[in-house]
Amino acid sequence: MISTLSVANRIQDFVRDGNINDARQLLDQNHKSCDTVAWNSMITGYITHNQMQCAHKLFDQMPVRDVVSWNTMMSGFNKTKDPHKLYQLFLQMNRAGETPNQFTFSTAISGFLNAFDVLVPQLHGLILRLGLHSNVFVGSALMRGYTHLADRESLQRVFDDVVVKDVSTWNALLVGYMELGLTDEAETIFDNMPEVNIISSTTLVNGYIINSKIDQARSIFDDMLQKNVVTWTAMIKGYTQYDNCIEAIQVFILMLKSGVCPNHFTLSTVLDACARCSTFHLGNQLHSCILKKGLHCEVVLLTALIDMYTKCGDIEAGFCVFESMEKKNTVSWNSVIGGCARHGLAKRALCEFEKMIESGFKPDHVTYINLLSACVHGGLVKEGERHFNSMGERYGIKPEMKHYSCMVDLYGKSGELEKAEKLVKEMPFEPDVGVWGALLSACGLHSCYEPANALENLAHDHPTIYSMLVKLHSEKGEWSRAIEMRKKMIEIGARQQKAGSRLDLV
DNA sequence: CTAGGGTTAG
Repeated sequence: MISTLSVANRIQDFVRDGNINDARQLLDQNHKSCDTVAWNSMITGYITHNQMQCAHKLFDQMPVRDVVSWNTMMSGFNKTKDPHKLYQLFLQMNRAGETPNQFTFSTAISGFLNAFDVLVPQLHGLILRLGLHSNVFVGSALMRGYTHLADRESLQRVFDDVVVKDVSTWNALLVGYMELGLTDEAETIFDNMPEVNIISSTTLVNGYIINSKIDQARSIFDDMLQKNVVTWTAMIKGYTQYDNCIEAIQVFILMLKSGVCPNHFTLSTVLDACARCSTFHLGNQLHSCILKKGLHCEVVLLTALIDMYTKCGDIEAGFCVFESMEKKNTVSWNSVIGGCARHGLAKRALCEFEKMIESGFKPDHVTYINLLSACVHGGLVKEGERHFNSMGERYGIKPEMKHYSCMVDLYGKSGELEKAEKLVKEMPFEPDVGVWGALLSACGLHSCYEPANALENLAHDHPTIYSMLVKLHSEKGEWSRAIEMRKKMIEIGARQQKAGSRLDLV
């Protein structure tokens, strides 16, 4: 006869060794005599091996649930990023009369972020009542919550309430201040921390980046004695984000020289840099790197790869990567449809869209921007119109400014200027540069000046609009007005956008 | 047996 304690222990041993089936068999054999710890261990086993359904089923079947059972299940839904299921479980737990503990709150709060941010103050109230506010885990979860809510005072108060702070508590405060845009305060906090680690410094670097202070980020970055893959990736991303892709790639090369190995986060970022400055050579080499490292299952990474290929001119390679993907998501589909649009393959874009729907993916607003811009390139007015009109009722996607400017462009390029103008008048927002630009370029294309005249006083601060007006006036032979426009452009320091083509960097 | 910081794509 085996004691129940040893059943729990043996289940844990099996789980540690990855023998999940043996663990289950043991549980089933001792079904009647098992204690809750054994059941909980089995649930933990399923969760660590990414078998959430099995875990849930077992949770429903177990005879007695304790607070650990609930917490474990909640941590599973946290791991699978399922805030709604997590919330339901939290409610169920309370209904079942189980009192939440510090584990419950730290898991629940972090799982609720982005979905139920508004619950944070209420949970905080509950935490105070249960006297759990001095726990470090609960504290950092709450701090992240208040950061999301942009509530600086509560952030600080929660921090103060954590009596015995550790480095993570301080780091959470750093993140908070940085995300609230308080870079000076964050720097002061950093300087006064009793202990810092690589995460603290990386938080500082990233904080300066998200606050558009790239040079300060670089200065901290350069002073760091130890940098890991996260630090390097943050810096590369910073340069990429502000369109200094050459520097981004150079930092990447420094990273390789320093001996730190890039991961899928790094590679996605560098591919984005390659895409933005058409650095095909490096992008292509990174593809080999991905295959060698066995990263071909990373959806985000492969999507970045598709985007790089299509933006560097190799649409076929883009298709090839896309077809090879075992798992896809909406973004992957969008990027292939966008690739078709850029390459003028309008029919193919429509076709990929149909396939996307057939495969059960839900389009979003980007899908429609890409689809409509494909229609613009292919002059497919009817199809564009059809999709523009149906996106709301079929998928609940409200047309945004970008969709309107695509439609204006579509009508404009195919000579239907009245329809274009009508749409501009009817649209539910104040038209932006994109929309006016599309209309003006249509005027230029079809030598139609009527709508253009009305746009003259809207040209302020928009170099594109100025240059288009100059072009239109010149075409019409109205030289004095063209010159006047040029003068204005010089006055406000507007320059024509520089065109660029491929750059070979490495 | 259960919990927390910094990095990725359209």
